[in-house]
Amino acid sequence: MLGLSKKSDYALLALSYLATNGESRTVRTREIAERFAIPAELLAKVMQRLAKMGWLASSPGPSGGYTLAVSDTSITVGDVVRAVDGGSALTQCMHSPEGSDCEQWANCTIRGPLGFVNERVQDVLNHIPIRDIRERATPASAESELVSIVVPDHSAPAAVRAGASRSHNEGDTP
Amino acid sequence: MLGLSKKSDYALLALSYLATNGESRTVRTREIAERFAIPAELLAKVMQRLAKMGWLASSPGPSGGYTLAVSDTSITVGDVVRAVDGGSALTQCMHSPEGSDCEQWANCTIRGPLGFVNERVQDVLNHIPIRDIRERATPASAESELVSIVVPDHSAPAAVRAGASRSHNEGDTP
DNA sequence: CTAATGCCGACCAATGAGGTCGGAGACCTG
DNA sequence: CAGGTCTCCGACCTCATTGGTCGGCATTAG
Repeated sequence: MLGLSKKSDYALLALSYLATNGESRTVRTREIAERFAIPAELLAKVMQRLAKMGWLASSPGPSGGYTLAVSDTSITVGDVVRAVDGGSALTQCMHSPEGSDCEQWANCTIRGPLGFVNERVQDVLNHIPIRDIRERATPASAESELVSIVVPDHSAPAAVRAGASRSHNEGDTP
Repeated sequence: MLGLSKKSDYALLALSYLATNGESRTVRTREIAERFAIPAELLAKVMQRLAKMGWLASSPGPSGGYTLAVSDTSITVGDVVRAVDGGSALTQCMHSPEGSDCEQWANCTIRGPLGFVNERVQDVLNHIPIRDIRERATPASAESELVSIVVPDHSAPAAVRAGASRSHNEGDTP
């Protein structure tokens, strides 16, 4: 289907919400859930994983909640999707180093041609920091702000960005 | 999960195979299936849809098979995914004009911020023609191969070699 | 005619996504 | 100090979508 999963959606939503409305206060999961009308329990699970990643600081008890623990420019939607959805490679066997779990590595003719497509998509996702995902009423035509990526216009499919800069910033909390 | 479905994979594989090895001969489904070690029946189903899209010409009977009916630069992986996978919008309610079928339109906060991410991904996919998906033996660092597309017979200076100059001029195949 | 191919529909199975439940620790109140 | 309540936490469950299969029919070359 080629789409972000609900979990990724919620994670992105929550992170951007924290980046915007959670300046220096703890935000409860339920607040976010009600704000976006999404199931609170599922969001809770997502929040846990984000906290485990070191991106959120959690504090239990009443008046507890979550706080953004990192800069909103230091993590990208690629990071989030990868963390929440568990590996966002197009074909699963893409991330393993030598095909350790995929013994079809030799026969896997798919790896080559489709890996190229994968890299393009990953590239885009790795270049959108969560800061760029702000709540916006206007759905389209907001191109002006967030041109951090280099996608050309609609009819000239030239060189999307030759470098394929795989910037896996796998490091965690700064 | 953010990945192409198997069907899309197979479609892309088959199309690129036809673009490369099917110059002016009919290629049987089984040939492609065996080449890539994928289930023939499923590939057959995919091929039928591609044919119905007008991208493949089919001929039944012995010595029958498929032929690429369009230029390999005229369809993109976005087109293919959209056709085979059936609508590749992140959230389904994205394409409807005013949320006619999705009555959550008001609450749908996903539409705004996440639609932006969607558009970026779509953009990338819409800018990769199937010509760019060639079979490559070397998994990484095969950038140099990609350029082999339009290399003019003038002995190009060595400066041309690397990177990014993926030009899609080229008109149409008769 | 026969065989090989595409064509079409229905059918089955399993993976994984989406959603839910009961617990453990920490703040607040009396 | 003790109980209650609110929060996070982790395991569990269900079910829809996807991947895959099967059988039968139409068509055409030899």
